[in-house]
Amino acid sequence: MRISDVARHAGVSPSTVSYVLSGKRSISAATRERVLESIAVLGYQPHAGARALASNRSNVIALVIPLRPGIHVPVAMQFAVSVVTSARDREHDVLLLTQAEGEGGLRRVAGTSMVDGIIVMDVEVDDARIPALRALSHPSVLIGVPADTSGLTCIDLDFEAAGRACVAHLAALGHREVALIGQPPSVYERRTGFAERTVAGFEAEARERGVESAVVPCDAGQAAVTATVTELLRERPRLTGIVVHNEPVLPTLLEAVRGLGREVPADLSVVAIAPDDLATEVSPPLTSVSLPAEEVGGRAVSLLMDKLDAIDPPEVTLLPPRLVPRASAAARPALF
Amino acid sequence: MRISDVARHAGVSPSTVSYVLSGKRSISAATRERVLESIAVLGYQPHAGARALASNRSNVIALVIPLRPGIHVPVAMQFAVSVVTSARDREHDVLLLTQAEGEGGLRRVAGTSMVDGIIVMDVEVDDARIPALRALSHPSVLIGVPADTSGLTCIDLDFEAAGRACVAHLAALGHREVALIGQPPSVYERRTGFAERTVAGFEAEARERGVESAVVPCDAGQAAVTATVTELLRERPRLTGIVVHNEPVLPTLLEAVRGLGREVPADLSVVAIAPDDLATEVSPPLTSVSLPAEEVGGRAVSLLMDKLDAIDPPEVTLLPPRLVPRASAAARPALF
DNA sequence: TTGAAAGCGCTAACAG
DNA sequence: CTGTTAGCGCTTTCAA
Repeated sequence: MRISDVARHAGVSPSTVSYVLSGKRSISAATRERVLESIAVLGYQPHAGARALASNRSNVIALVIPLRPGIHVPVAMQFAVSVVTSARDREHDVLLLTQAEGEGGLRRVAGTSMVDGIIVMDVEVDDARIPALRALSHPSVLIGVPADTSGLTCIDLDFEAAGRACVAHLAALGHREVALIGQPPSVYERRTGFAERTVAGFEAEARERGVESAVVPCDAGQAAVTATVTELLRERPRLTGIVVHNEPVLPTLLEAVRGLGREVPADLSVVAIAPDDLATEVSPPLTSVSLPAEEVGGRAVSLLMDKLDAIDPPEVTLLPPRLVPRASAAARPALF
Repeated sequence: MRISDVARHAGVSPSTVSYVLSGKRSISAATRERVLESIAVLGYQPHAGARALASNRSNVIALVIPLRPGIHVPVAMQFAVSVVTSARDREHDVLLLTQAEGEGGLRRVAGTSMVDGIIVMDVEVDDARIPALRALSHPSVLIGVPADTSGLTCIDLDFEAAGRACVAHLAALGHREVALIGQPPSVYERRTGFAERTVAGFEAEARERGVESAVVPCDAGQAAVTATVTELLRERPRLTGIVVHNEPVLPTLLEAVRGLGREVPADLSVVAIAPDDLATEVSPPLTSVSLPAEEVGGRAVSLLMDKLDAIDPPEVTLLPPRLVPRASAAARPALF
């Protein structure tokens, strides 16, 4: 079943069928009807490889998913799924690459023309893959922001503004001493962009507002969380506000705080940076800056498509944070 | 940069270069050396589309990942990653399909020759995609086992045997009344194979051994888990053994049991069916039947490659469960 | 508005 | 052991 079969059946030339399919030139309504009818009747499906060979476009994009220690898999999957969904909306498929393949993988899929472009998640401040990406003739989009963005296209939540927004919210509620419970240490060690930027925003805003602040990384797992919180509250008796930038520990953290005899938000206010579903799933529902994974994934695809259409987008797109007040942050308790 | 450039550089014909690359006919060591040298010097990478067109093989397989309510994303990702890794080991790439695309997606990627074969995860007992899969001329492998496996290739852990092994282990420790804390209700409602099979094995073994048994589905989330456990222990005061087939509730469940004043394993023995990392991550480390996601993913790829090589594998491959005793299951307390 | 025909870059049958 | 060559099925220029 080839394009020439369809052409014969519709009584037109193969090129006409091709043009009906691609819309790259105008076709009379009558002809188009006839061709589409034949396609439907015959169940014609064009051969992807032949298409790729002739048009120099595979209609596939590569997505590099993170598999590192410390990443929260469900959140990573939200990004991945929104990339796949958005790509499909634009007639593209998604080839899955793991980080294990490294830069070689990028060169391979681009070099063999398997894909038209690449989306990379979980970008580090000084990411080893960036030189390879820059050297590629294929367009790419980073989810995350490295130190040097020149010549790149990056999209992410504005984590610095998010960190600031959390402190600002707590400060407005009267809190004078706050802490950031951050990502696992390994995430900072490899200098993941979003984690650093949150810390930077958190600290800057606290400094500017004259609020006492501390930053503590935190591993997942109940023992680690309990230890971190216990230590934090012991060392900082006047602490009344916590910002949490660590999805998996959210439930455990609330548990641990309660275990120490503190009520949220009566004794301790908590603000999270997390996807909405995670923030609302716990009790009490958390005041949070939402992590719009779906929008970021969708925008990443849009940016890549723009580049494929030779539109060149800004180097860095940062989505403004939206802080949604819920039940976990309140005015500073009078006792303090 | 094409194959003819390499051929010219090496002083051979294009077909010789092709054969060096594919190994499909013997080449003198000298020629091979020369060709490989030229490939390296020129940095030649064959065009995937051209290859697919000429050889009728894309060297890509499709993987359909589950995105349904109740699935535990990290475990699903373990499968996905092992599929990608194994596929890469065999010179194949992986195209990611979401369940949202449904059967149409399967027909599309197969019909356009984008992929050579398909792996489907999270198979239901009476899965809507199976007719489409059967109708396809492309080979496929299911991770999971539907009701009618004729003409299909399925791979999974033997969940029925796993359910049996858990009961057998508890019975051997003297327990006389046990319960299965299962997957969320939605998973049973859509009749997911692995969940049903575990229940069947659990109940059959209990019946055969004259052990009292109960099965309770359980949603994730602390409230649901606590409610489930509280109710279970209240209604069954003589219950001394629990089998848990629900990854995300593991930590919360142990917490809840403790909250009710019961010690694990002194008062209550717990056996899990879960990946090893999840079973060992909690306290106490859980006696468990391991869910070998990596092996299942790898085997799925092997089976698919066999089919691509016209070797036809058995319809159903069930990996035997391995129960590893750890600290969470002990002899039935004397009081009961 | 449509058709004819020349490739796209590779593989594999055929020939030697 | 190696070369020649005819496609694979589509897109897109060129021509009408």
